[in-house]
Order: sequence, then structure tokens, then C-alpha cells
Amino acid sequence: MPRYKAFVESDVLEKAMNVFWKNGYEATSVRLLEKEMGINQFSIYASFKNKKNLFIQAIHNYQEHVKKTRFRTLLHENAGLAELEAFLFKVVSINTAGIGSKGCLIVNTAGEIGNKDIEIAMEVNRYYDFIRDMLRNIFRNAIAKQEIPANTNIEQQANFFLGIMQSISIASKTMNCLQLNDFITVALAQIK
Amino acid sequence: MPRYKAFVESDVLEKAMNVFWKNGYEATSVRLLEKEMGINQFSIYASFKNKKNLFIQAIHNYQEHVKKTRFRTLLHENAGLAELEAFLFKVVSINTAGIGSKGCLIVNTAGEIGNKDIEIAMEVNRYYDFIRDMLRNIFRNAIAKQEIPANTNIEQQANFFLGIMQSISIASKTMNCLQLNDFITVALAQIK
DNA sequence: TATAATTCTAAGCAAATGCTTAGTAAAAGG
DNA sequence: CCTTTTACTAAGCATTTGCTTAGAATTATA
Repeated sequence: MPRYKAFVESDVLEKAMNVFWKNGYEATSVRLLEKEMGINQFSIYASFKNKKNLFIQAIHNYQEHVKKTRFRTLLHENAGLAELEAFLFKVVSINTAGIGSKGCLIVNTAGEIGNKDIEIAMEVNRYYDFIRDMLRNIFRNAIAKQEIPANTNIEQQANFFLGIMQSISIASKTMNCLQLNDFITVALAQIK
Repeated sequence: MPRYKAFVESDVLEKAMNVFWKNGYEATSVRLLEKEMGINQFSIYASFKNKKNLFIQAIHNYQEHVKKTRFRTLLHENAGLAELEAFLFKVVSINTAGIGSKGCLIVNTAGEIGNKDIEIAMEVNRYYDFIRDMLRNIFRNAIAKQEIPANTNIEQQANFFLGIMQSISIASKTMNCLQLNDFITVALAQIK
């Protein structure tokens, strides 16, 4: 009976994610989304309710996106310090390749929205909790692998590196490659 | 001959700074500025040209503001590690006192505007250069005071703590007091 | 007191914002 | 082929955006 949608929701959501990633929430207009997603405003509202809900789904999609791409090596069951080290330096090289890094969408969101919107803040926190968990696992493995001292305070280091990762996101917008390498080098040296 | 302004520019600029600090650049409308600054839109444009220029003057004013308040102890000619340590823990206690820290206006700006506007990016960079200088001086003093090893890489540590300070700004929007203390503790432990 | 210079108030401008609605097109079942 | 259900196009809604303008008010000097 019904007419079918002329687009795949996950496809246009991916495009929306990239627009928000590039411009931020406020600076992304529905007209721009319409253009970049390649569908009419009506279709946006029919599929995603409203701009805010689309944004929440977009940052949710971002989490899945980075898990499959950037975090892939870190999510290996027995990833340790070597993987974390490689990851951090790779992130820096990616973010300083062109001029003007987009940073991390979640960190950008935390900065722009903060606690002004509860639903969005919850999504941000969920992401951070996920990363903290991931880091805890990495440090447990690192101890087992004898990459770091056995008496390392895992909780403390997880919170520390979560902060470090947030910092890389914003710092990569203003700092150059050498300065960021300094930053990561010091952060890693303290745990070895 | 002429009629005089019914307000002091530095006073209303201070108020504008606080509005931008709380809401960010895009989310701050001229109507809101008009209301909070207590002057008519015409007067805003007559004194500050346009919204962007007002913002640039506001973040410039912010730099002077923090130099006189938060950075005061760090700017003492012979401030060392003890002062830096006290400063970091105080910033955390201030930012986690209420719910939802405003963070640092400059870091917020770097996150929101990034490199999308050259003039604003320049103002951000000038602030970071200033902090790097300040940190270099602190570490030079710390070596003289034998608070840190004589072979400490000052440049590296300056870049590291600049990143740490940026991180505190965003992290204080989502992390709790304990997590932030973890973060600072680790950052400071590595230099001692 | 008149003049000239500047600031004020308040209304208004075009453009952009998020969102809705009226009408048409497509798909499958009866 | 007609009906029903959903999705499409495109126009339009009220509100808000940054900024301007017309005219009245205020001040010091001539």
C-alpha cells in the first residue's frame, strides 16, 4: 500500500553527522542539512522528528562510526599500551594533516552545549563512560603485559587519558604537530 | 558640543564578555546583548561596530580579566610549581562548585569557531602564547627552586600543561570533582 | 539663545531560522 | 481500476537574526 522512502535513513544520517561535525549544532541550519543530506525538509522532520533529535541520532551514529574506525585497534580484547601509544600519535598526525581540524564531534558538543540540554549531555556522558571503560581495559592488559607497573592506579590513569583525549581534540585546532607531540609524549612517559 | 555617552564602554564590555562566556558566540543574540549590557542596539553598534568586533573585544577583555584574577598568583615573577599546583586545584574546585561550569571563554571559542574566522583564531592563539610564556617562566623558576629536576624539558612541559589547562576547561563541564582531581594529580606527578 | 555635534529611543529592514501544511506522486491490496 | 497508505515537492508560517534609519534628546560653545 504505502509509498516507500526514496533514501536510506542510515545514509542520510551519516551525512547529517558530517555536517554537524564540521559546523557545530547551532551553526548548522535545516536548509544546510536539507542540501547536504539530499532530501527535503519534510523528509527530515518525518524521519527524525526535529533538528535536535536528528543531532542526537547523529552523535549517536558518530560513536558507532569511531568505534569502527579510529578505536578499532583499541577495542581489541587485549589491546595494551603499545596500541594506545600508536593510536594517540596517529590521531595527531590525522588531525594536523590539513589546516583546521574538525576535532571530535562529542568534545565539540560538550563545549558548545555543555549542560544546557540534558538529553544531549547524557549522550556525551555515555560516550565518555565508554572511553573510560575502554581505557580501563587497556591498562589492565598493559599491567598483564608488563608494559606498565603492576601498582598503576587504573582508575586514575583512565580519567587522566580521557582528559588527554579530550584535550587533543581541541588542542589540534590551534596547536601544531610538534606541540601536540610534546603533549602526548609527556602524557605517555608518566605511565611507563 | 556633543552629547555624552550614558555608559562606560569598559563596563558594558565586561557585561558582554559574561554573556558570551555563558552562551557562546552564535547562541548570543544582539537582543540578548542589548538586554544584558543595558544599552540600546544602536549604542552597541556605535561603540563596537558589529557583533563580531564586540566579541573580539570581549575575549580580549577576558584575557585581562583572568590575568588580574585567576592567573594573578602564577604571574608573580618567581612563581614555581607550588603556585601551579595550587592554581590547578583551585580552578577545579571553582569549576565544580555549582553544576555546569562555563569553562574558559577562550577554549570555548577555540572549540566553537576554530579556524573558521582568522581574526578570532588570532586572538585565541595570542592567549595561548601568553600562557605558554607564563608556564615557561614557572618551570624555569621551579628548576631554580629545585622543585623539579634540572634537566626538565621546559618547552615540552609548557606545551603539556597548556594542553592540561585546556582540558580542564572542557572536562569540568562533564567530569566530576574526583575525576578532575585524578587528572591533575597525574599531570603534576610526572614533573616532580 | 541659537548652533553644531553627538547619543539616545524606537521602529523597521531584509534575510535566515525551525517547522508546518496543502497538494501531488508512488506503491500495493481489494 | 479504485482505494488506502505513505512519501514526496514546494510554498508558506511566525519568529528571530544582525544591522540600519528617522527623529528626538542632550551637551558645550558661539
